[in-house]
Amino acid sequence: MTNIFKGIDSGEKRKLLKELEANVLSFEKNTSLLRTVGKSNLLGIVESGSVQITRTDYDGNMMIIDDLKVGDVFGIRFSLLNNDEYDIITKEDSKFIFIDYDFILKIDRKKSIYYQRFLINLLDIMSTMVYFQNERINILTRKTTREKLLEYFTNESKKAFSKVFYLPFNLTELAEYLSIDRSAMMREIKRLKEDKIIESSGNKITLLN
Amino acid sequence: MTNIFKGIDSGEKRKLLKELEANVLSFEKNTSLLRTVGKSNLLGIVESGSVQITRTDYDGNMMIIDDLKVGDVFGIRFSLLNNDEYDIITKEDSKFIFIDYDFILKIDRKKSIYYQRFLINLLDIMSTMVYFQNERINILTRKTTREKLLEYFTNESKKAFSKVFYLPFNLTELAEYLSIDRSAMMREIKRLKEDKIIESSGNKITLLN
DNA sequence: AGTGCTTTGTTGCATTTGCAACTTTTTTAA
DNA sequence: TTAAAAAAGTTGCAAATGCAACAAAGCACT
Repeated sequence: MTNIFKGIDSGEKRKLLKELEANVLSFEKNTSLLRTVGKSNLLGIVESGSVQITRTDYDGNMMIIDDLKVGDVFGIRFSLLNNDEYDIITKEDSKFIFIDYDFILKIDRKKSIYYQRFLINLLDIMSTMVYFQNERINILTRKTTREKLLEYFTNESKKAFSKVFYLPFNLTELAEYLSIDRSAMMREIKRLKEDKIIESSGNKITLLN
Repeated sequence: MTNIFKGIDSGEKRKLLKELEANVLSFEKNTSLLRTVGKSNLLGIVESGSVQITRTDYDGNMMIIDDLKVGDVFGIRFSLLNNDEYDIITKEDSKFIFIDYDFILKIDRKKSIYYQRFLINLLDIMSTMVYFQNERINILTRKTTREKLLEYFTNESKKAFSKVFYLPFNLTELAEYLSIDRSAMMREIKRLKEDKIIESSGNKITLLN
């Protein structure tokens, strides 16, 4: 994923942030950013450290939805933060830049060339997000576990330009990504192997035919 | 949704499109744009007419995924067009603007103020897309029909600032949006009424409690 | 090498779901 | 206004799924 300050050196970055009236805030490890970002229209950027987007369901089970690293963006327009179950929590001491999203969209002739660069980087990040979200929706809208798995495997196979590819995460995480029960997923993977549709060992998958 | 040319008058629009090396193409009713957009990195904009994004599954059942109107954008980065099952088909004689997406991202000091306006509009469109996609993913990742319905209803209720609200589409379309079987959805809606969790008649829904 | 923690793999079972096949109601268009 | 098409509403049933509760394997840390 593109870093939002790609192509902008630190001196220019400082000027740009001033122009955008950005705020830089630091948070200790294990702090919730929800009160800061909340239902505001702020764009948050991870400047140092890292955060996790979490979801705690009504039974109290907490799961990690996303891991954000330096340069990643978050906020109500980009993450799932407008839902009570979601939270955003620092994993370590971290620093963030906050910019009013409406302010970004307010055009001003005096903005520097770096503003344009910033816009383009943000656009690139957003279109990548849209792309991956579309991909996931295309999988989640499949009715059966088998269809979800096969759609996912086919996508990965295409990306790898090969019938053989490696899962980018473990099987527990795969079940979460596909939003299916892990044991039901294991059962279906076994069936796919029995039916000679795939081969698998560890995180190596081979699509047959 | 923001029109991509918002704030740009037709004279300036022409200049901008020239700068962006845009192509304007017309297509007759019921024509597939897949060969034109295909796996390219083109950004398509509906200039006149309308198109539908469709999905035909392996059993041959065709369904409409999205309806695009004048000013809407499409392309591999924004729609589901990188999957064989999806197609994009004109509903009437239509005209489109195609711009190389990489070209949009290539910065050039000579670009006019309208280029910036265009970028901002595009950014606004994309962030809206991300927002709605997040919302849908948040629903689709629920395990049961009941949870999906309640999550959806809660969202709509919040948007309407009221326990009473109207579905923006019919029940058949709602089932498609939630990606659940229509009859199973009807059954669950009936149960939600029996359990006094909702009231409903037609497309009017009331959340109780 | 041993301890605890995470991940993988498995199974039985109750429940939920999708599917097919209807009828009834509503909407649309001739 | 009436015929046709679309949407809503129902139901039985087989199949798929989630859940709980395990055991086994892998890994990480001392």
